[in-house]
Amino acid sequence: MSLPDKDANRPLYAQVRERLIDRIRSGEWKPGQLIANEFDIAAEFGVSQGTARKAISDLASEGLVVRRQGRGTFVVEHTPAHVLFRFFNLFDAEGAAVIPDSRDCKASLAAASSEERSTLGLERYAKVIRIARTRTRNGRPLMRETIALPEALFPGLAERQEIPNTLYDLFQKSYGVLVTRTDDRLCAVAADAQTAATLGVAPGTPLLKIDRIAFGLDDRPLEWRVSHCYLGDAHYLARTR
Amino acid sequence: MSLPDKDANRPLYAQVRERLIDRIRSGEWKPGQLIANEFDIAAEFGVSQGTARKAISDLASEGLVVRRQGRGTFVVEHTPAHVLFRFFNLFDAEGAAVIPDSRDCKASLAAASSEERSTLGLERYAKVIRIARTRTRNGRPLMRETIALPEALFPGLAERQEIPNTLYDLFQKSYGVLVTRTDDRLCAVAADAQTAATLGVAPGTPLLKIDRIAFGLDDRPLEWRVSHCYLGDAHYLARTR
DNA sequence: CAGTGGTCTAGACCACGTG
DNA sequence: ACGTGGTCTAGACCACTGC
Repeated sequence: MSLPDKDANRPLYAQVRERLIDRIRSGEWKPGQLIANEFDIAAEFGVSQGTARKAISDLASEGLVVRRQGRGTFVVEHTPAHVLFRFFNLFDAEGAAVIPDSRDCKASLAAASSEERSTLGLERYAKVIRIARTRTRNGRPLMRETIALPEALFPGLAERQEIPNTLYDLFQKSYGVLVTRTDDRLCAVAADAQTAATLGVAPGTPLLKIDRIAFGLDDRPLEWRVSHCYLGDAHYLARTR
Repeated sequence: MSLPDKDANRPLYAQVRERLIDRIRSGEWKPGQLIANEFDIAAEFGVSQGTARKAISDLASEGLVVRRQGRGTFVVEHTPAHVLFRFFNLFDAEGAAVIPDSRDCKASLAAASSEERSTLGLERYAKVIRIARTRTRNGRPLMRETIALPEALFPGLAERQEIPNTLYDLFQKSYGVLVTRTDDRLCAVAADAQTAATLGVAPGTPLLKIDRIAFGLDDRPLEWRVSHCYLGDAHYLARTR
């Protein structure tokens, strides 16, 4: 196999990179799996090992694969621990990660609202799966979360008996959907009556609202998640660079 | 000139990279300045152009230099616009950057509190410059900000008549200090009486508190900044790649 | 036009993990 | 011992910029 001539003006390493992404997206290379080595990829596409190396290195810096010297290159896997490390940004006063549990999790299927359609980039009449849950820390309510997912991407998810704590792990293992990046919009809001009751605080208590959109391999929205958090001594950490 | 033999076991490109950082830190290469090209750097350190290239590319991906094809490689410059783009994370409902002004800016010199010492990594009896200011958007108060800076890094700053709006620009232009990354800790708090009065809101109004530590080239803290924001329809955007 | 960074090659050897 | 990724070299040509 070799590269098509059509993209002749684009760098070879970029073309190789996209072909490798296709393999991950199609499931030919599954999460956690060892992929072909640099020399085999180079030979297959008819480029030098250095060019194949750059393609793979770019994927590694994008977080799609993990390179391990002496062992090989592996498709990134969303183990619960990995998700927590990568996309979970809550830490306590000592700087330790806050790891929440889930409670009272409910899922349902519904026609997407106009807001859901525009946020998730859906067509009219598209359906969404809505999940609402309370997340706890040491048994105390930490946040109230509502999640909207395109039904087309996650068929049958609403009917599952058990919704796991680490959703991104489920997305990948059961639906082959990889979360590659997230945009979190943060602001402070006053707790409304219902949220206050759920979290066990007085109405009007300041809460951190996290409005997240998660994106997949093709950079299209996969999930819209709104969390209202009563953090106590914890905080959300945003690192720039 | 060539590399010392002592670091013989560390990669050449890493050694070259650090020597280049030294030049930026020492002021030999100033912000905005064109640095030597790949071939000259390679010749100077006795490595191949590819190795010099990797050292420079690493600096570029760290954001310390900017490469411009056909022109050369330049040390990053903290123009007001650049700082706003890079370290300012507030956006309005339409996704446009919120650009605040400063008002009622006051600076003073004081002995560092124990909290300031531990946050900024200072010795006992070290002095800090404290800055307090109100930041506005379209003439309305947006946030109240208090800033602590090690006096050793910014001598005489407290005595300046004018404190500019974009501090990181001043740090670099007047003190040769480059901010390379920031850690923001975010939480929601209720406005106390004084902050509420300053921001023109009712006491108890939920505010977004941003507790930031800014780091320099050597990864040591340069600034501790705490902002209390009444954002209105705006939000803080945190992107996770 | 000359000079820069960007891409690409075809080799070489090293460091690491596993059998 | 073997295969992997990691480093390094010495060349080549292309694309862009400014004079």
